[in-house]
Amino acid sequence: MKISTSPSLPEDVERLIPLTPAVFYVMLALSSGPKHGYAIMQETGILSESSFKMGPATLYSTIQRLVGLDLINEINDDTGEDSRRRYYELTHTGRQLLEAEVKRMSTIARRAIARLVQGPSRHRPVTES
Amino acid sequence: MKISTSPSLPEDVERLIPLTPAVFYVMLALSSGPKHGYAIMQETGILSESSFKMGPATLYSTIQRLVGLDLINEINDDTGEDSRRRYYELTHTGRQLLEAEVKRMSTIARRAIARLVQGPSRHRPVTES
DNA sequence: CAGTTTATATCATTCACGGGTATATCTGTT
DNA sequence: AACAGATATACCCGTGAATGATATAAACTG
Repeated sequence: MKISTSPSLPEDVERLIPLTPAVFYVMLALSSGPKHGYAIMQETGILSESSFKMGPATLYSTIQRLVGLDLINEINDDTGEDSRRRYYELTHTGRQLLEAEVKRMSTIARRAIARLVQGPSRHRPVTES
Repeated sequence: MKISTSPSLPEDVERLIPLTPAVFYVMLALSSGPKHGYAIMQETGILSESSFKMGPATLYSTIQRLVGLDLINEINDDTGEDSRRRYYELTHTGRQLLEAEVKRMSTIARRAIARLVQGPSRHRPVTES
């Protein structure tokens, strides 16, 4: 049975799940609206509570890859801001992918907690809730 | 429900967070009790709802690494079972690490959902500077 | 005992990631 | 205007986790 409520993702995109930390945090940073690279890097530090620190190399290579995969777009809202800044936004597919990944994380975290509170002794196979 | 009050993991272990998918799923499979490699591989497929398929190469190289990091132990409960099987269990540190990672996932998933339901429209940065 | 499944092992390759560094542009101060 | 320092992007290159493919052998099935 299908769990996903969102429309099905292209197969090659779905294969990215589980997302790598760099990909996940970049997309999550963009989920609240367009941002430029440096802002993404900063927000990632905040969102992860410093458990994931991303340097420039990882940041920009990840951005390139995501653009190539059509998961994020570069946009040019030249509102006279800092001309160095290059802004990015999630594409529709990108948002869907992020949603799917968050669902996976949510589900697996819930299950993991159930297992962990129970202690290591129970040998019971996993049955669906 | 609180899982653990005292994370206080060794610094080199804490750096493993976020865990790679292979490491995470291997440890999660072991969280319900000792298992041999093949069983870990099978349970991973179930736990991830096939979103993560682990081949033998990934499985056994990951196991080796985790043993070296003292996150899992090989145990020999020679209960006259299949003599090929090599059983592994989480160490105390391993369990702590898994708990910490699950907490991280839980927290970030909750935050992500909050952002996603709100939609991309909020063009305003996060209380910047 | 043949044939299949179970179980572990290893090689060679790929590719994401990260440290470090370079370069360009903006902002604030005097 | 000149300078310092922060902001912002770019890229080289090494490392190592992950993977596909393949090999080997022990255990069951009939």
